[in-house]
Amino acid sequence: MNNVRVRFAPSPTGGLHLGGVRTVLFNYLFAHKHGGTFILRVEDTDQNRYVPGAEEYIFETLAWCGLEPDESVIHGGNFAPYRQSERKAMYKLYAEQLVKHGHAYYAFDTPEELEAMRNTYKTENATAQYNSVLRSKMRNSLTLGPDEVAQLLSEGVPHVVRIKMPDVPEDITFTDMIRGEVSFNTAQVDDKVLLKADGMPTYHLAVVVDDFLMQITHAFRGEEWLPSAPVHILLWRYLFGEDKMPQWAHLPLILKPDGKGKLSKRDGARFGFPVYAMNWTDPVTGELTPGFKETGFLPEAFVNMLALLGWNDSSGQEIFTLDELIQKFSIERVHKGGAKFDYEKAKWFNHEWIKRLPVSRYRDSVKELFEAQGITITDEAKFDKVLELVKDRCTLLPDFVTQAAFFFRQPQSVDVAAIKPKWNAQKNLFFIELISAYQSLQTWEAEALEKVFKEIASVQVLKPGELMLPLRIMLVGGKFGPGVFEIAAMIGKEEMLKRIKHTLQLLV
RNA sequence: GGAGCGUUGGUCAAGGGGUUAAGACACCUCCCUUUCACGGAGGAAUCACGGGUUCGAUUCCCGUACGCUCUACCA
Repeated sequence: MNNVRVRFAPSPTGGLHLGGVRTVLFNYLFAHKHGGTFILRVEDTDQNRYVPGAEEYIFETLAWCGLEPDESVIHGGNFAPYRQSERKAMYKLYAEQLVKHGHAYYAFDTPEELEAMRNTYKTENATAQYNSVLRSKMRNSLTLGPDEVAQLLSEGVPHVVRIKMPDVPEDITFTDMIRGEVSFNTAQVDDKVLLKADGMPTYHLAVVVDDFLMQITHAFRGEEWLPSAPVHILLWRYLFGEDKMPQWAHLPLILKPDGKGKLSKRDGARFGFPVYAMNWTDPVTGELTPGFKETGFLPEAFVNMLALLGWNDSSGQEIFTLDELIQKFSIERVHKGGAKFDYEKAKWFNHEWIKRLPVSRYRDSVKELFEAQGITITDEAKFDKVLELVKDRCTLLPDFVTQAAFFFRQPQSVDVAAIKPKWNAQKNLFFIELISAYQSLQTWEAEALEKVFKEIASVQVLKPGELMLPLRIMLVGGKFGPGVFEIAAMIGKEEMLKRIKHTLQLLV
């Protein structure tokens, strides 16, 4: 495939959610696999839904994911502008061309008139459509004589441009890269608005015009767009020729875990997991919607997880680097059916990536987390060693704090209850002996510490096993963490003895 | 209501005329480990239903059911 050009076209109305990032990913993978170009086009044609900051957020998200576009408002390119609001004038030209050729018409109906029409013509359950029969009852350039239309236009009466569905219904068929042949009958689709009263295009006109002008070769979008495909195909036919149309792929939806529809922003709060890629704060309400990044996901894991949501390479492999994905991805292997989002599986991906990436890859992020808890890291080398020691136990980045804070400060709380029931004078004596034995040790390493520990236990005829848990609780504060003597070696003599003494007091 | 799309274990899914119907997540049991993890071994499916086609259908065809999406001067 030559000169592959794909695009992701979000509207800047808020945070970017899972499904959006997955669409970005598939675009990115496809473009890179074929040596093509990945374009980011901002679909800001709805002035009422414009949200300040949303555009910046999208770019920050792509940067965090490592899915940088080749062309965009900030990356430049030969097809600027990449913001549709700045292309406003072009769309009008195409809309007028359609009217001139009889494929579209002016409609002067006011919102009130439209509502009245819908109310009178809607049936029991069916909503009324602005179609070949109803348009004859409305105020438009098809029903109104040419003079009257000219007059209204010159008076600047608000109007829209609507596409005119063919007079004789026909089947519109196209081949979707994922679903194969799909067809619709034009009798079923209504005369969509192409150009709004404010002169801005609707999505329908804008995608087609921009995909043509930007020479898009393959267009990926969510399955929710499938029903409007016939409108777009007709537009391609009328404007540029169907042969120039990009190949379409309608991606399966990402569904709610309980199977009731597509995953939405609100589901995050309902199920207790992030839905957006990064934290998003609504500039008006101040409402914060949590993101995967801040929840403690690694971009590698996030991207990997997204790729497997609806795609697989058939080998059973689940862990992929971005480069491997580029190499193995194929749009034909994307599923048709939607997938319920499984947060447990998402966490598993993160756990896997934490385990296999060198700690240097996420050390800085973890360090910030420590410092947010008031733990200052001064010894970088020790910090890396500690992270290495506990990484198997961490699923999300914040887990490092709970798993490793005790290496850098005394446990916040000591789970005395775990040892108290079996505590006795003999054990107490053991630890007092242990303190003095450790006190006089010249070297301080795990093996020696364990040896001394066991010697004293044997002299006192105590089972080491009954003493290990108490020691762990003393050092760690709870029943978790790496080998207890490794911990001891790491925290040092002074700190260790301090913690033993401290717990001994609590046990009195 | 209409149109479109979809339907393999709880979830993600491989497979696609003849298989013991892969694998992963989660869950349970066991092993390892004198903690918790990691690691290892086990454990679950009449492939939505009904008709065809066929020697044979989870796989092909047609229906049905169910689910989802769309049905805005939003994308």
